[in-house]
Amino acid sequence: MVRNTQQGNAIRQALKKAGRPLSAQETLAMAQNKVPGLGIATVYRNLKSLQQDGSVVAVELPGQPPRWELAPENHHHHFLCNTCDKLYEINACPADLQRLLPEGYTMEEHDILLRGLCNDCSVNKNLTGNKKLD
Amino acid sequence: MVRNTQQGNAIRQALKKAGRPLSAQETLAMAQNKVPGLGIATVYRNLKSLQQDGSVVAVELPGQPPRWELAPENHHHHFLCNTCDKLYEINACPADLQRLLPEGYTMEEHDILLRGLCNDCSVNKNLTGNKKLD
DNA sequence: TTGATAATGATAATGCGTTATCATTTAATA
DNA sequence: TATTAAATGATAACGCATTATCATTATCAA
Repeated sequence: MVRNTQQGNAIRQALKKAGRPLSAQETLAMAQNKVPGLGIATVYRNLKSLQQDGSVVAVELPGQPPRWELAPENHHHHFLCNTCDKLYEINACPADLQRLLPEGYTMEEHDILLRGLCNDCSVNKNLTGNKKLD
Repeated sequence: MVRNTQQGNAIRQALKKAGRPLSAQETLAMAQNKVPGLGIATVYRNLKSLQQDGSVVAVELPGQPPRWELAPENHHHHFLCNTCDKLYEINACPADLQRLLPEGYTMEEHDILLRGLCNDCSVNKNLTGNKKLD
C-alpha cells in the first residue's frame, strides 16, 4: 500500500517546478527546500518507483549520470548549458534525419543533445562589472 | 622515451582496422588476435596516452562507458546498432540545428546519436531458417 | 650483447553513482 | 488514539569501469 509522504510530494513537486530534467543531487537540493531533512536514498527510491510507474523518465547523457524528468507529452530533445550545467527541454526536432543513414541501415530512435550557453548564461556573459544583475 | 611495442601497435591497428569506435573490451579482443597475452590494463594505458597525444578521441555515449576512435578528419556522428551493439561512423549532419534553439540560447556543439539496426543486422533479421548466411 | 628503463600483465585498489540494510519515524486505517 | 507496516535517513555495501602497484619482460641506445 502506497503512502502519501512529504518526501515523495517534495520530490515530485521539485521535478514539476523545475520544468527541466534534474539530477539526483539537483532533485535532493530542490526538494530539501520543502523537507530539509530529506536524504539522498529517499530521492533515489522515489525516482526509481516514479520511473517504474511511468510518471518519470530517465534522461541519459553522454559521460554523466542520468537526470530525471516528468513523463513528457511530446517528442523532444535537450540542451545542456556548458556554464551552469543545467539541462533544458527543446521542443523541436531536425527534419531530415533519415537521410543521414547509410544504405541498408534502419533507424529506430535518435538522441540529440545541443550544448552551449542557455539564455541566463548568455546574458550574464555580456555583462561587464557595472552592469551586473542581482 | 617512448618505445615501439607489439602491444601498442596491436592496439592502434585494431582501431584502424575496425574503422569504427571501439570499447576498451572490443579493443582488447581485437588486439589479442595479434598479441594473445595482451591485458586490459595495457589497453587502458595505451588508449589514454593516444588520447593525450591527440591521435585517438573518446566517444561518450549516453549511459555507457566511452568508446575510442582514431582522431577523425571530418565532423561526423554515430549510429549505434540495437542488436550487435556496434557503433558506426555517420558522415553526415542535419542542416537546420540552429532553428531548434530557443530565443537567447547559443549553440556551441551538438551530439547526435542514431540508433536502430546496422546493415548486417537488418539483413540477418530478414533471413528465415533455410536462408541463413555463413 | 648488454644495461637502463619503459612497458607490460596480473590484480589489488580506487572512485563514484546507486542500492541494501536496519533501526526509527510516520501515514493511514480501525 | 492505538496499531501496523510503508517509508525514511544514515550509512555500509555494491557494481563496474578505470587506475595504481609491482615484479617481470622487452625495447633500444651504447
